[in-house]
Amino acid sequence: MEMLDRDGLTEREFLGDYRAEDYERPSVAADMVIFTVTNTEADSYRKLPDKELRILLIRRGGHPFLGKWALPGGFVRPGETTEQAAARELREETGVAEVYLEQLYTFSDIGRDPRTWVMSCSYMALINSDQVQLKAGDDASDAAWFNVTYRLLREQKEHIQEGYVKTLEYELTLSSEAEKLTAVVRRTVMVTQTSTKTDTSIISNDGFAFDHAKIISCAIARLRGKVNDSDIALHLMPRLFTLTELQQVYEVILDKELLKAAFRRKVTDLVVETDHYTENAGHRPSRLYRRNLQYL
Amino acid sequence: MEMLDRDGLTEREFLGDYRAEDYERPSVAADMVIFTVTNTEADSYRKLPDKELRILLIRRGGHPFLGKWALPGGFVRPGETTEQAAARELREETGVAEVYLEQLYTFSDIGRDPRTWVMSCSYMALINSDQVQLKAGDDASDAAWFNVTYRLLREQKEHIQEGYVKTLEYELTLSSEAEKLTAVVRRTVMVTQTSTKTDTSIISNDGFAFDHAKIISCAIARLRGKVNDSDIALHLMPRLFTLTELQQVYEVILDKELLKAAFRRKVTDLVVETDHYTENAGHRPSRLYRRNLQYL
DNA sequence: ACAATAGTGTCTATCAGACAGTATATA
DNA sequence: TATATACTGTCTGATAGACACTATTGT
Repeated sequence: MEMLDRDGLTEREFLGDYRAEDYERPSVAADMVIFTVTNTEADSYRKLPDKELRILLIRRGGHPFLGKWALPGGFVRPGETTEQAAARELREETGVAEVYLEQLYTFSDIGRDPRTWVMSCSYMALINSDQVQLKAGDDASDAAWFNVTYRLLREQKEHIQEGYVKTLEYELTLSSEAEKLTAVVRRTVMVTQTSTKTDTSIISNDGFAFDHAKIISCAIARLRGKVNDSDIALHLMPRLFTLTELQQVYEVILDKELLKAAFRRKVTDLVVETDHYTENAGHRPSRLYRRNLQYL
Repeated sequence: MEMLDRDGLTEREFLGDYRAEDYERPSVAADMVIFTVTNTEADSYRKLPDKELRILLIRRGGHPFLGKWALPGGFVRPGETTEQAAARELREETGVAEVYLEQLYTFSDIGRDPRTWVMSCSYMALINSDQVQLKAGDDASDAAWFNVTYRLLREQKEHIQEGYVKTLEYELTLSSEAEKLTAVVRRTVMVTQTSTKTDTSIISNDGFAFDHAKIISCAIARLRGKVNDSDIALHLMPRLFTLTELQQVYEVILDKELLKAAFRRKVTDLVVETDHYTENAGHRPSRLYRRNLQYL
């Protein structure tokens, strides 16, 4: 009992006749915001090193945006999912396979790629410094880790008919040893009685390729949003870590200082204590913890 | 000072030479999970009506999945964003323009559409019963509102080398006056020391076209997740509503009973009281509230 | 001894869960 | 007056913020 459509075709017949080329199609790229945390140099033998949140960028070697910095990524190929494409790019760029990978958002603004119609399905990856093999930045100068800063610059609220428009402007700064990129991203939230519309646009852009400043700001927002109610930050930690290190990672993600006692209470369920301690630190040793896999 | 690439081309020359047709491209569809809340019939003149969470589905009039029920949606056209495509579909199907619209996830599993390579960029829309003009379901029987149930059926945890695999199976049931669709969606979370991978797959599917059962379950999960820490549910309310009605909407979304006193404390900042009251209810009148736009 | 960090105890304010109690229009 | 809902008060336990206090190593 085959079902027939309006033209009297079975599904098999219909699929045989189907011509995919009749419709214009976009290219779809998978772009990745790869986060990691690294230590800075310690000032003295006693002081602990600070943590920095870093993102991997690749310098464009061809048009468009020649010389600008772009997220690792590439076109999704036939026969693979966007996630597989993202994982493939990640492996190619960093040599890392086992990581936390999360789809962020699909960007499809017209003209975001001057070549042709390209959408970007963006992903966020969290890797710990143990895993990174410095594959980026050693063989060529076309890839580099950038230190991230993301701060609210301006906040504005305008009242309109039956609602209001709120405008938030964030400054995104990425700095490597050699370069410093800056962009300002404006998030506009229009609230009316029945709808809430959010629009994100790049106000200024110094050094980023495509709309990648927007994608990065989306990733940071997601990371900040999830840090407090998941164990996501633990993917940025090495196998063994101190609670102070974990707190530093939270602080560098949230760009905010946290109280030690409260922080320790909060994360007790996310970690498991080990019998190992730090050594030769110039002060009291610290117990080492590992991620509690039983969480949730 | 034009920059030249490896082939000595300026950006203008490069773009002129760029041949988009060299690469195979996917089609991209924008599919929408449109939620609304409706009243059921009241048992007696005294009793308040119950609330039901509903989703709009469209019966497939052609191959593939002829006769099955699909989410409203369609291919993204050149010159429009996925969001514009979603908004266009929403307008076409329901006549509604001003609504809450949120991108959910981009599904790209191979073979999810038997015709050709198609990704689905999915959106969630929340509209209130005031806005719905019954445009769906009146002119033809090809669109209908389905009552939603989404319940955890089975939960399993398996311990593996350096981690565990957690399996959650949810039963999704959509019922209209005429039909009842059921699917079981399995969410597998694999947790290891360095990674957390989540996979969602359809275990059984009775009546849904494509992978739309998966998209719907993603939408419900998102809705449930956001209800408690945003004013998102207020987009499902008419202009004026009672706090009991709002509570019913929370309850039907979360599939859980809530305590009245605690609920009222929780939502006080999300609403503004008016001087209007319900009338002829067969019992004490209730104060009517409206959404507090100043929230956040 | 001292610098620097490790780690704990506890007070307080806030908030959700729980439940009982009072209030009020309409058939 | 009975019914069903509207709405409030308050006890409790859990939790976050705040801050002070003790503990311990390496030089």
